[in-house]
Amino acid sequence: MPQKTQTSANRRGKRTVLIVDDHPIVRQGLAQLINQEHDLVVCGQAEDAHEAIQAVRESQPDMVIVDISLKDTSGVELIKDLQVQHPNLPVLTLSMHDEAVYGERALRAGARGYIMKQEATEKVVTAIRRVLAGEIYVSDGMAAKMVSKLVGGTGKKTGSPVERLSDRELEVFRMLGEGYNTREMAEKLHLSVKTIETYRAHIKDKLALQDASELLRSAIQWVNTELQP
Amino acid sequence: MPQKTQTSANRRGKRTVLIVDDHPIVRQGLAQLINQEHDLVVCGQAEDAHEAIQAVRESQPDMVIVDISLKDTSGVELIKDLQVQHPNLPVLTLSMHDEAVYGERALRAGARGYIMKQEATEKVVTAIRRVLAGEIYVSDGMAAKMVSKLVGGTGKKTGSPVERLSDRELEVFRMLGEGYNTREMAEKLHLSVKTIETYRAHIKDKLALQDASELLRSAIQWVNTELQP
DNA sequence: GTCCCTATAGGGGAAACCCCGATACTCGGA
DNA sequence: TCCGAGTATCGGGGTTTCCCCTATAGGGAC
Repeated sequence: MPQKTQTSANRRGKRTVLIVDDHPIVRQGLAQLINQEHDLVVCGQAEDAHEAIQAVRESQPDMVIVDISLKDTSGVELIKDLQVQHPNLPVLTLSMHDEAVYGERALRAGARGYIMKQEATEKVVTAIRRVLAGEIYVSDGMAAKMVSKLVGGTGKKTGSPVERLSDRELEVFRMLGEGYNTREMAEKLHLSVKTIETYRAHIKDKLALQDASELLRSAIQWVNTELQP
Repeated sequence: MPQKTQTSANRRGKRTVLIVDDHPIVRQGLAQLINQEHDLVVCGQAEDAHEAIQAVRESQPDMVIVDISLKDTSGVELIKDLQVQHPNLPVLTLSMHDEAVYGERALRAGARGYIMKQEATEKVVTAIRRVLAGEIYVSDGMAAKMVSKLVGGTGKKTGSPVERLSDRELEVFRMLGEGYNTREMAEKLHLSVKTIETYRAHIKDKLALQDASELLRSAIQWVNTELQP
């Protein structure tokens, strides 16, 4: 059951925030952090996606803070749902996971910001204000990464950057995700190991990936999402 | 740097608690929860193992609350260290991970309790009191599981072969799945690259994996299933 | 014709991987 | 009590992979 932690009498002129997190302790810490700001107030809490949808309807918050890993639906799904039902409601994603894994997904789903629980509390408040002001908040590192990804895409947005791979490159990418290593791919495709290495390098460039393990993770993830879209 | 959140003037007759967690928000929530109890007070906070050791020495707490997943060393290693240096200092493990994976390891390392962040705040307070009273606190489900394990003995192979990994090995396995490479893990754990390589070899043996890429895939998959069970 | 993309491949150094072995410490059984 | 098994920690040295640079040849684009 969504709880009201503040009566409307307290909200005079304050911006209202709804907290969605399945850890009571985190909710408590966040609530205290927000309520001690003079112009912010927590108008409700929820611990899963269902409660969250309900709480948004009831308390009409100015923004929502959503944890990525919830119990029932994932936070990403919740963000998508909220986006459909309340397109103008800004969402800040709060997560303990590395932004590299979920950051882009969260933003793609419609979130207006992503911040990790490891961050200092002041940064969390900053993120909240930025999102309330209609801006986007991400860490500097993540912003740089997304920019370079866009630049690499030559401005044209063709959906997933995977589509920019050539046929051979895509083939190598898929086999990577299916678990083949370089030598196995070379044999299977009757090519030199060196050629496969070149393809890997091109894929890394086009997808703006750092090193081999990031490439492999990306490939595995892509293969998995391709199987069940 | 460990912070003192209460002066000793406030501690009159109160039991003191040290909080070790790398998430500022969680520390804040936990501290508030504890400080609003009439007979408990937070005497310090730390965000990694090194700070924790130092803070224990300085603030001499009556008990410590340790998060399992810290930045440098894992919480399990910290618990072992604390156990050696302060055998009578009770430790409560607080974790977002399922108790099935880390609960037994934490207790084996010397913790006197294990509670998940998903639990209601009242349960957290209960756990703190139980541990302070010299008792052991685990969830009912975990208690039942451990009893049946004792009674059932070696009857059946319980769960995945991942449970056969040692603490260090599991740590490396998890970090592998989270995308760290060998060098990064060595730095993060303050170990030699060679040691990490040995752990990888042991993991490969225990899980009967062929080569490095199979190991990496397996680790990625395990981490993903841990996140969304 | 020149430029860019793609497919193919090599050289060479750095890093990772992998099979050995080694030391030290703990803990449970013979 | 000693011994072996398991764990934690590291090194040597050979093999493989990674990664940056370069290169050739064909096909479109302008």
